[in-house]
Amino acid sequence: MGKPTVHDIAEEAGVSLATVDRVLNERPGVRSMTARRVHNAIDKLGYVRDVHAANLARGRQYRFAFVLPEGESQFLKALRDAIEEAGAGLRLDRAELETIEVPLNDSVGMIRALETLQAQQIDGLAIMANETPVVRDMLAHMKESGIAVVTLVSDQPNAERDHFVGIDNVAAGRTAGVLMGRFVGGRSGKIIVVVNTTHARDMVQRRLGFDAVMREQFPALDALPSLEGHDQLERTIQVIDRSLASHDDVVGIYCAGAGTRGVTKVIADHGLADKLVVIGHELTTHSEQGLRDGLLDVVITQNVGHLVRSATRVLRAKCDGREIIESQERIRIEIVLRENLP
Amino acid sequence: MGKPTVHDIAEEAGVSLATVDRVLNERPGVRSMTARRVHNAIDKLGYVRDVHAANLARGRQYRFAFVLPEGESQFLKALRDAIEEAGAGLRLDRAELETIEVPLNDSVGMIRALETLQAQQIDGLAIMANETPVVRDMLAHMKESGIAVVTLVSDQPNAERDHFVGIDNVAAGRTAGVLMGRFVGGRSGKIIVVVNTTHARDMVQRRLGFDAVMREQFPALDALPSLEGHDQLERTIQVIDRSLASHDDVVGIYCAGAGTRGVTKVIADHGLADKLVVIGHELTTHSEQGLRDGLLDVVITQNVGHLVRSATRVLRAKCDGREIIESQERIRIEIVLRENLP
DNA sequence: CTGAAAGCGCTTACAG
DNA sequence: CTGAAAGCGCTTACAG
Repeated sequence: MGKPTVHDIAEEAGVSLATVDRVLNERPGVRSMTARRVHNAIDKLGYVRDVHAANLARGRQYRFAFVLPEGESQFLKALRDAIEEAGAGLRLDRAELETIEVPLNDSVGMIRALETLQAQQIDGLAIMANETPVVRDMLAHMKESGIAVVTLVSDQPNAERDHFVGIDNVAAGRTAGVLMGRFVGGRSGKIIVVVNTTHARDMVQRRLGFDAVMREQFPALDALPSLEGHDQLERTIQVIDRSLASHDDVVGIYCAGAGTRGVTKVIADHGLADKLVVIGHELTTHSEQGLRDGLLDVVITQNVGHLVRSATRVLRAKCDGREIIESQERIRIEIVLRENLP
Repeated sequence: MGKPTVHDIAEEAGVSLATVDRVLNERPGVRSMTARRVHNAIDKLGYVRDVHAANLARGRQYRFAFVLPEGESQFLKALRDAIEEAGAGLRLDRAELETIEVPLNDSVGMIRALETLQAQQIDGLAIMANETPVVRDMLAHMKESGIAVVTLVSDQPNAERDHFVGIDNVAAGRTAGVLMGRFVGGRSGKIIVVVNTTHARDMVQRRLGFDAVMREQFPALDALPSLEGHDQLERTIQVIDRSLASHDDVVGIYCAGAGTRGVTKVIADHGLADKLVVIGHELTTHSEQGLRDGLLDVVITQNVGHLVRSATRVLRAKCDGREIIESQERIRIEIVLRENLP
């Protein structure tokens, strides 16, 4: 006999298909004695349900929304593209992905966006946003109304999300730190640290990890206070230029968030490629070119395709009440040099 | 209207379901005029077939075999585990994975194994083996009999495989080279290079890439001729010990293949962890521990889970006559430090 | 609380 | 060369 089906269960338990189905999907209206018989049959035959057939039968269509910050950063662009690409591939898998962009720190916009999604009765939400009470409360609401929720890229540990899809940013900062220390190669001096804003949770964590490694392993290096670029090219360039001017012993630059374009511009303009070790985050067409041109030495990154696929896998599992395979959903901290560019 | 189905196509083309199906699956017995009408309908309605429904209907069961070299290396073990794990997950996806182990360089065993698989009419084969005329010819035979074939980990560029699933080993060697040069930090000296055998294609390529980088970027470093460990712990330790004894300016060890256990043993026994830069390949429980203990500085790796899933995805696509998404099937060269261990 | 029947989107003998 | 009908494994109204 092949794999057992609902028919086999029904026969074994001496009930009808409908009853088997009710038990399988935990729908009410089954006497506990009957349910017990069905469960026994399931255990005895080792039944596992064919999800595809189930979805086919119920005409199930999963609707997942991705809420992202508005912005022209290359990473966000790549993420949006990945969502679109995954969406195209998933249409046949009965999942429909939608992307909504909300301006950074626009609470009203965020509330409106999430309320709309809730009204639309989406099945799952993947959200990348700064941690605020508004977001926290809204997520609790969404969860209550039965929507699966995962946080993306930047976690909200205090919100009732089902799962976080992204890297451990403290570890990412540590990784950057070790590579910085090693690549600097025994010299002593200062490290310029650039972030877009010191308020974002992931930035804070990366800085934390970076500093810890500097302290523990490379006391000869001195990581300067974070410079804020605020996602603006000119501003980023300006703050770095100023910092370079006031320190004559800078040996490296760590760009912990968006702002890589500003950094590479400075490096190129001042011909510093061979003098400084430069480490950035997120592999994009731009940072990839930076690696090729030698303007960047290392890029620490997380694969946007994996992020999106993991998010949809997790959301789908939550919708189906299935367990996720933790090991498969762990997003890797990837290290990219010119030599191992994909 | 939702997505068009075979019913819509049948109606639009004015034919029966059976005819639509014949056209869809390119089965014979349809007048070209009729086929043309069906194709027009497909184009007009933008039909794309529901693979899951199709598989359900035909009770399709994909049978894929993985042929691997026999051996107790941690990497092979991890790979076997990954196959088993993927197999369990895929049972519901109507794919069945089987692993066959053939002793290295046992041509007769290889022929027998492949002939058996061919007789069993498997749907697809993923093979990891050294490049030999025997293998090349057998793969041609298998392909001819309609079996999809991918090479795994170590390519056979001259065989008629459908696809290679694995990393670019020249690039992997280059990556190791750059990290070695950078981590050594300006010192000059010799690098010990360990391989299991100089005959395997992937070893040759890694060595090639490593040497190229040494030559181009780190002229102060001198990579010694490859030591062969032949997958034997004692032997590996012996050759490294001997090499260390005869060179007093060794600054690093590059283990390009199996043999990491021997290398870490030597490092630990002689207390060389802080003196030498040690780079190995393939993340396993052992090399992971080596990283944690500081006995290894870097591990270059390819994710075995990705390898197996990519192989099955590609085989399935080939069986269905579908195109693969190249970008999704590219296996990354991963760099692992203690800090970004998964 | 339980079951018989129809249907999801596709394929497969079988008949003509 | 073409079509009507049954079936893959599951779910869903509808009846009882």
